[in-house]
Formats: sequence, C-alpha cells, structure tokens
Amino acid sequence: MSHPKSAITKQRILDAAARAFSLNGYAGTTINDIAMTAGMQGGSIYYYFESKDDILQEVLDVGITRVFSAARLAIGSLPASSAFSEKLEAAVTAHLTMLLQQGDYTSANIRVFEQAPPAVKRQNRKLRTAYGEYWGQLLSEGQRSGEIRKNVDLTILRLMLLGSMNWAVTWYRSDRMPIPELALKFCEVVLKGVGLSDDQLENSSRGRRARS
Amino acid sequence: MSHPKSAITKQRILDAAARAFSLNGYAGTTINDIAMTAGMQGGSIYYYFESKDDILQEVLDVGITRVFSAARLAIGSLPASSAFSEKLEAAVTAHLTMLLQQGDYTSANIRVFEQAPPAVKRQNRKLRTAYGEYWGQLLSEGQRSGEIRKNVDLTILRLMLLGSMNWAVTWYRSDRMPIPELALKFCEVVLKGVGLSDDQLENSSRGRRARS
DNA sequence: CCTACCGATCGGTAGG
DNA sequence: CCTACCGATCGGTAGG
Repeated sequence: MSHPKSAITKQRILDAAARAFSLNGYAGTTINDIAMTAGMQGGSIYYYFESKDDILQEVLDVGITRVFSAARLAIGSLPASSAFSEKLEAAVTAHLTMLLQQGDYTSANIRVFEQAPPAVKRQNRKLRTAYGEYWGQLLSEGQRSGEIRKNVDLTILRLMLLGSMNWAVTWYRSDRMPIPELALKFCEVVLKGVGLSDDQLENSSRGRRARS
Repeated sequence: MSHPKSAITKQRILDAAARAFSLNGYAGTTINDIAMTAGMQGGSIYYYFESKDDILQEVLDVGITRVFSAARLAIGSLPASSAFSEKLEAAVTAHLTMLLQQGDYTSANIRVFEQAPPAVKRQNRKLRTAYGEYWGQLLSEGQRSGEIRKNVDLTILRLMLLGSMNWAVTWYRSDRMPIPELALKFCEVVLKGVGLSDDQLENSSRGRRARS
C-alpha cells in the first residue's frame, strides 16, 4: 500500500506544524497546538515523532525540497534552447509560488530557520546549500552565455534575488497581483535595472553635474 | 540630570532584550535570559517594564526609529543638488549599517516582528509605514528627475530593495566585504540591472531566437 | 492513538 | 532592586 493510514496521519501532523510554525514561530508553537489542529491529543504526537525538534526538522527539510523540485521542474519543462531570461522567469515564478501560495512548508523555512536548534539547522543547511548552488549554476550559465554582464558579482546577485523573493512572504497579498506578474516584475528589475542606460544618463545628468 | 541611573539600567535591559530576541525569537527568549544578561534577577525586570510585551514593543520601536534616523541623516548630509543615485547609495549604506553592524534593535525587527502579539505589531507598524513612505518619496524623486525610468513600478521596486537588504541579515559576514562596498553593489544591480542593454541583446540573441 | 501525569520552566506578583 | 513564590503551561513519558 502506498498510503498506509499512519503515513497520512503523519502528513496531517506535518501540515499542522508547518502552518503553526510559520504563524507563531518555533518556541511560540506548542505540541498541543499542532495536535489539536491535527485532531488528536498532545501526547499522541509522540506516537509519530520523537520530539518537537524532529517535527521541525521534517517541516524545514520538506520545505526546501519542495521549492527545489518546483524550480527544477519549471526550468526542466522549458526547451533546452531557451534564453537565460526565460529560465530565470520560470525559476522565480516557481520559487514565489511555493513561498506565497503553496507553501506553509516553504514559508516556515523563511520564518523559523534562524531560531531552530543548531542540530536542526545543520542538517537543513545541506539542502539549502544545494538549492543555493542550483541558483548559482543558473546564473553562471547566464553569465557564460553573455546575458549577464561579465563584471557582475554572481554571489551578491543570487543573495539579492533570493532575498527579495523571500522577503515577499512578509508583504505579498494575493488579491493585489497574481504571482506570474510579480515574478515578471522581479526579473525586469534585476535584468534591466530601473535606471537609464549609460548614454541616456550622459545627457540627462550633464546639467546637474555642472551645477555641483 | 539627563541620565538618571534608572534610565541607564533600562537601556541595559533593552540592549539585552534586543540581542536575545534577535538570536532566539520572542517566545524563545525568557525574562530570565534578559535579566541575567542585564545583571539582575528575573523578577526585577518588572520594576522597569510592565510586561514582556512592553519590552518587545520598545525594542521594535527603537529599531525602526534608529534606522529611519540613520537614513535621514545620511541623505541630509549630502548637498541638496546630489543626484538620485548618490542619495540612494547613502540610504542603502545607512540601512545596511544599522541592520548589520550597529543593530540588535534593527535586526530584532527583521526577525521577530512577525511573531509579535497583534497589539505590539499594530503600534510598530505605524513607524514602519512612515519609514516605507520615506523610501517611497526617495524613489519618487528619482523617477521625477528622470533617473528612474517612468514605467517602473515603484512599490515593487521599494519592496524588492528593502527585502534584499533585510534578508542580508541572514547571510552577511563582516569579514567578507565591508558594508559600503556591499551597498554599492546593491545599488548597481538595482540601477543598472545585470543584463545587457537592449541593443546589445538584439545582437547577441538573434542566433538563439532563430533556432527555437 | 488516549488518559493521566511528571518535572521543569514560564511570566508575573507580593512584600520588602 | 532581591526573595520567595503563584498559577499556568510546556515537552515529554508510562501504561494501556
């Protein structure tokens, strides 16, 4: 049987935990909170998990795994000859979707990782590193193909991009803008910048420079 | 007297609380943790503060006030005729400095605001809104002066910029790059983008497009 | 999975 | 500011 009853119940507990961690933080979530939402008594949780840390570990690991898979799937569905900008847009859309609408597991990562016990962080960090390297490769490709300028610091770029996406979990409201549209705007800012091109700048700022 | 002893002690408690909240989250920080660091017994905290929420409120409010003042001071120190790009760099440097090296109060904001009790959030949000509007005005100026393209969505730009800065609290290590250098890179990415300009793109991608 | 409970710790208070 | 303590709650366990 691919879905024994106990596995389903375990899922229910993890779902409840992911949501609670994401809303109230780690220490702010009690075993009883999780148990109530999952429809059982507090003590019963320990039939499925060894400890509260154990639950947190699984929530965090599942969260990274899901966003990683979503990004890989999105890029993998594109024709191999796609431009970097298309791959970027696909990855940004996937990341934002997991974070903002699919994702108690992913948003729990954003919100409680820093407060997790050291052992939990250490394990989860392996997955995070792999995901970060995946983004690093994507950007490297873009630079090799010439679509990212040669003198751009890819580490900073990656951290800025992931940072601005992750922070969206604190302000995004689904009624104001659909995620694909948001993803497109993110990509435009990063790729084209918001300033004028150098020659446009040359003209418009001459007066101001002369004055100072 | 401008610094009565009790005010100094109160400061010591707030300093200890800001650091503890930033490291361990709100629920993860106990009154005793704070008291020990501040050099007193747990119960004594209540001679200075009404409740744990009260301490949190002050830490969060001070954090926003400080980063706001730092940004205003940095921009205010520039000649009035300064270009938008210079003002932006000054503000980014100020924000990052408060967040990454001066700032348990500011980083506590990043890390525990979401888990604060509703009443605390409500009050702190007023300061946050004012600070956000200050950034909005700065960007508006830049767009009016022509240094930001007319078709850029300033709300998204502001949220991306602040988001990528705030997220730096999770990865920045002072031994790898000084803050002014980091600030400059942030500004470059945002203003110039990382891609080629349109006409450069026109040439380099022609072959790729024909293939697909 | 539940019942019943433990040892520890928490935020907060009384009285000085 | 300290001492001494409260009521409540916490993560976790034993036994079924």
